[in-house]
Amino acid sequence: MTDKPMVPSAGLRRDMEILEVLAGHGDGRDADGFGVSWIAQRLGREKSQVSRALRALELEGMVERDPITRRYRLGWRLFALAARTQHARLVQIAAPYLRGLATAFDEDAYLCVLRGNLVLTLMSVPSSRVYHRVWEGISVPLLMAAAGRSLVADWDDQRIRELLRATTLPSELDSAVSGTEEWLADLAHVRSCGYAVTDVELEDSKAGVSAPVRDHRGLITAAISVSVTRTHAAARLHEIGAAVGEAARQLSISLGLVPDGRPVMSPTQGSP
Amino acid sequence: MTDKPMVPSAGLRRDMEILEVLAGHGDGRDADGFGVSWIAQRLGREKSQVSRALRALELEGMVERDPITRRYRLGWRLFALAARTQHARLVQIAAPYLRGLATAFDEDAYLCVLRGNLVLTLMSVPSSRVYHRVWEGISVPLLMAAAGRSLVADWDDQRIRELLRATTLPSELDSAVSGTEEWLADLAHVRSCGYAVTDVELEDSKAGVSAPVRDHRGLITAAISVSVTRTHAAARLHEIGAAVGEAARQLSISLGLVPDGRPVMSPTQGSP
DNA sequence: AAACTAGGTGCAACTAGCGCAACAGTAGTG
DNA sequence: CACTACTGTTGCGCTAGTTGCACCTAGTTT
Repeated sequence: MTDKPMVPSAGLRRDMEILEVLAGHGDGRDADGFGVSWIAQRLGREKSQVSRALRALELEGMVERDPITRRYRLGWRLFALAARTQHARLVQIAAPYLRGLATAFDEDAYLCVLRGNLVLTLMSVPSSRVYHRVWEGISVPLLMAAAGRSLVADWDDQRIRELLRATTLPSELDSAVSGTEEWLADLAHVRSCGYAVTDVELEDSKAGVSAPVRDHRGLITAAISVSVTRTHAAARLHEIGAAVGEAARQLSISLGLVPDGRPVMSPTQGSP
Repeated sequence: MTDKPMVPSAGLRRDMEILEVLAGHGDGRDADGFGVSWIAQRLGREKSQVSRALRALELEGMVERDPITRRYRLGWRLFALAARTQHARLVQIAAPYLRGLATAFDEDAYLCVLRGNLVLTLMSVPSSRVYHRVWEGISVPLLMAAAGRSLVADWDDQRIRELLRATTLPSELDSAVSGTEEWLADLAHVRSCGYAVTDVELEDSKAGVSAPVRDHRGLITAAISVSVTRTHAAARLHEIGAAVGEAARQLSISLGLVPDGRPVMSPTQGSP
């Protein structure tokens, strides 16, 4: 009845909730950390509990405390661990490609991975635009991300249909997402041309292009995407698309993909 | 008996030990993760314990498991937490260093990041001078900023040449920018000495020094710069430069950079 | 001064997690 | 194939660690 704790995650979940609060929303002016009471209230937990948990986390270096304001923020240990993630390795290798795209077109460039049905942005290289929403570490629904089409390019139609059927979107964005058949056509375009073009999905950009990044086994592990805000001219979209596709292809090679070796599938593909 | 548990870190310490093992002991070929028994033996703990802990950690996304090899490695959540926070954290931790520099030399101190081909000032700490130009939130061309040289110190010569070729400057400032070879020499100076010296570029200061700030991955994410208005004596420039370099180095360590360790790859990394 | 608030502590009750041992998969070696 | 040698998961009694309340301490406001 009362579930036996199949998973011994009692304090762990609490600690993760705390870390999640300390990470803030990324966008917000969370500025200089958070106090014990604020966190406790936000989590609906006891102050004492949070206080002790934070001290333990501090002892481990997962959080650190400003000696004067006595507020907590994420600590060096977490960053050190994050740097050892395979994602960090990927970002490291991808960085020059993203920089190249961002400066070449003066648009924001992103590196994204698939996590469940969400798209997690690993890295964003801003253009010179004044406003730049920081997406790093943020997950958005697959259908709303420019990188979405590229990340699922290898899925079979069956699975795509399920995904499209299962996903419910905020109603105001519903019209922005194209129909099922269009999606399938878009995926075919990715497979043949190596890049995807997306119109009107993300909130702060009107369009975007993306391309899949493959690892040494030929599996899609990430996607590069570039937002396109300045012009809607189809020509420009496809010009950038081709560049993104080429960057993704070269990045894949850097990851160990044999240049011309056939992945699992995808019938026609003349290497550019 | 053993001291009362002032700190309730029971499972936390175990989890941290596990994460630390998964992070690999720095050396290379841990590659594709570790198995339960191996970790348990290495920690001197029960297999069962480690197994359950890992499942809990996986549920939280702190670790992830390769579906075929069934080995664990660090997970996306760590990366996401760090990525969302690193910007705010940079500003927070940098503040005292900037204040220290500003008061030590009574000059304006700045924290800058690279955005596209522009240098964006995130924070400025004024000296005691009456007139202080507020640069926060302002972007200036890379070539005109004192921090510019530091921010691109890791780029290879190829890209630097492209940058210098591509940038067109207001004609009246053209003479202020040194030639290509001088730029490359300046970058070599940054790499060897840890700070850059810039003459006559920004509008309201005659000279400036700057130094690159590296994050936990060893990548340059920001630069500290200090304007030098009071004297042109080269000796003073280099005195301040050394201080700025040292501040940037300590800031980098505060951000999680391992003091002497090699980032990931030292030599010229193959990339566009 | 009192009256806040934020953060930390002591302690008894209780529950979560430890460790042992048994179990279930997978893989070699002859 | 049974034989051994693994690695990873699970059941369960017992104990250690966490919980939540009430109570402090210290700083800030009225």
